[in-house]
Amino acid sequence: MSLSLEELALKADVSKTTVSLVLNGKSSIYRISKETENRILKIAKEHNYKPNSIARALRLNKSLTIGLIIPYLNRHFGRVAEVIEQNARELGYQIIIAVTQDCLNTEHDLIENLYERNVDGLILATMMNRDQFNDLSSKIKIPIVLVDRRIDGDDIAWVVSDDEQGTYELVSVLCQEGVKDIYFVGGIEKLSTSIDRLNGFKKALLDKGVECNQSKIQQIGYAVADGYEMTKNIIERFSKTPEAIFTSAITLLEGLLQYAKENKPDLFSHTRVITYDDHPMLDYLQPPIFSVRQNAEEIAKKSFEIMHGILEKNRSFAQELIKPELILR
Amino acid sequence: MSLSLEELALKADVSKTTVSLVLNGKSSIYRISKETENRILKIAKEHNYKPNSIARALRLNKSLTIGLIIPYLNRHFGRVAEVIEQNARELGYQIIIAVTQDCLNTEHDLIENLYERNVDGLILATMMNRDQFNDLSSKIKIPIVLVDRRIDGDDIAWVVSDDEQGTYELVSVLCQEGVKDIYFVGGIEKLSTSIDRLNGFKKALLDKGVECNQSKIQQIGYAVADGYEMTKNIIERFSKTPEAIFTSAITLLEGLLQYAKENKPDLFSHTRVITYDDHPMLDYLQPPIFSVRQNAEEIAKKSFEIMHGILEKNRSFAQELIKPELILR
DNA sequence: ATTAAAGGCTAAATCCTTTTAGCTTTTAAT
DNA sequence: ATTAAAAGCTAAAAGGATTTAGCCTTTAAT
Repeated sequence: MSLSLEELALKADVSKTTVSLVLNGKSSIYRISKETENRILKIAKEHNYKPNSIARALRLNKSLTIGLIIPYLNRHFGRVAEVIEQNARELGYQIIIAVTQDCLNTEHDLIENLYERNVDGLILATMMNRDQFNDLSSKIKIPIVLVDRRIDGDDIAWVVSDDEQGTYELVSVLCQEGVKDIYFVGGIEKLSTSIDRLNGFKKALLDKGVECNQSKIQQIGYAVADGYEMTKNIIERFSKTPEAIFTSAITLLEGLLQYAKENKPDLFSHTRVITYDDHPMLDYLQPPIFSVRQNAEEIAKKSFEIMHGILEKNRSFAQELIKPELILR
Repeated sequence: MSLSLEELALKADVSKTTVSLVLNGKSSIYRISKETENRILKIAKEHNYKPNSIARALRLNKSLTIGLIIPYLNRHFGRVAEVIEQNARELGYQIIIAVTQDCLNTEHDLIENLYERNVDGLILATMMNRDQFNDLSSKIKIPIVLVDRRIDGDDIAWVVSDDEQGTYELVSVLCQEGVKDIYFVGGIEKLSTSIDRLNGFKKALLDKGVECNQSKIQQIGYAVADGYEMTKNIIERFSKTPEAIFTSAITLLEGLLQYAKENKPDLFSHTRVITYDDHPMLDYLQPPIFSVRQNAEEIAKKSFEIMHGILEKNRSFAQELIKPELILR
């Protein structure tokens, strides 16, 4: 490692207090003379002094480190993580990343773990419900910003896509084309993403005067296999080939594609498929699949911004709905 | 945070030394009586004592933290990062992640930054050449494991896909089908991934008696736009429609697809396309695109294993070529 | 010539853990 | 009854930065 404060002090022939004060810009408050100040600054620069971050963290009780806990590092969360890291870095923070694989127990362990490791804050794509979150909040005395999945509450900070509106708009497009028979392939039922997307779906049908049949709604989970399963159910359980299917995540679409390839190669000649989440490869599928693109960059940017505001600008919590974009092919 | 050692000591009516010794399993070495030991353990458990990791890091000069520096958190590196994190967590390490966007200067800054932040080791998908790496190594006194991109050298630890072999096998398949006119769409020329893939490509042609024309080889970069550009060059520069194109990364394939969609919709009726990197959506493109799937999980596992071996088991560097898998559709 | 104020700097405490060297008490050996 | 060894524990230093309280010197004011 580099020199310590003490070694610098020796070279500058002052106490380490003086060196510390100068390097922290407190020369004038403590009336360190210009001459001494310049001498110290020069020596520090010459030796490329960097304060030991661990010692600093211990003394200041501030590690300049943010924990990021997400279910996977897939395309969406990978991009979110990437942009959070870039934003954080510019302001001197580091990101410690951990993945839950959508397991609630893992999530709890990770939160505890990162908290004990003295992160200054947590950005969290959570599976918790309100009660679990409140329990946690009372134990954990660092700011938490929820990302991608929200929990209702007046004092909970979150940044999520406007899932309801996005789904509403996408499904409305189909309805306007006269499609009347749309199936909902959903994810983990209790998550806000699922709730909001389902609400958007229902609202679109209602507004466009399409009957919403509960039997056309399934919510098993967000895994590829779940998408396969739900597609299978739809194809095999109903005699009539569906007019349209909405998958509420790209993984579910993958499951649908897999099922179609294996068991129903002509699915697309009878059935329109639309999906939440976009993917560049969708451009090359035939027929085109309409989608809703989440603005991962904006989600990331805002969530770190809120965290930073709480940590350094004395701001309180904030909530942001990020507008997604319709991709009609 | 939780209690400190000192507070525990007070409750147990012993010195903090004793508490520390007991909790670190050194009771017998220091002849702490069973009775005292049990009392301390009980109190520690009751209060759910967790040592302050920052203080520990300061004293031990060991942060239990590994820096992971990669170009992007895309599908491949996202998966690598995810698995590294899981493996690291099981052994008590945390991962600090940072992305370079394939910018060498950023990479240098990040390495310096993480080093100053006292990570115990670095896992690195580097853009450096041998000289740059040697320079770095002399300054940085922590272990470095290269991942995904290697640098030749007897004492450099790395884990990479067997890019040459993977490409060789994939291209050989086409050659065996009688294809004679194959174009190489490559990435950043100086990276080992590019060199190895190109070598595999050339070797396949040579072995199968196909002429290898330098004009059919392009290497601009790994971005989607680069793939677009190179495809454009191939289509527009040569009068004859190519029999086959090999893209050496999934991003380059995306660029190709984009160009084809916009300017050459019939590309696939004359031209076979094969690619390095796999993607599930490739299953649903027509016609099928053969690919080479890198084993991201194994790459991740091995790279952390080597790091851990160096840090805790006194092992020295190691090098691993991970076998990729041919996906013929 | 005092005294007060300003100028210029520093000793020491603090954050919390680990570890070395060593202190006191008890037991065993002669 | 000594003495040596063993048992059981602890004081203090170290790791590196920050910060409080205050020391000493010089200048200005009366």
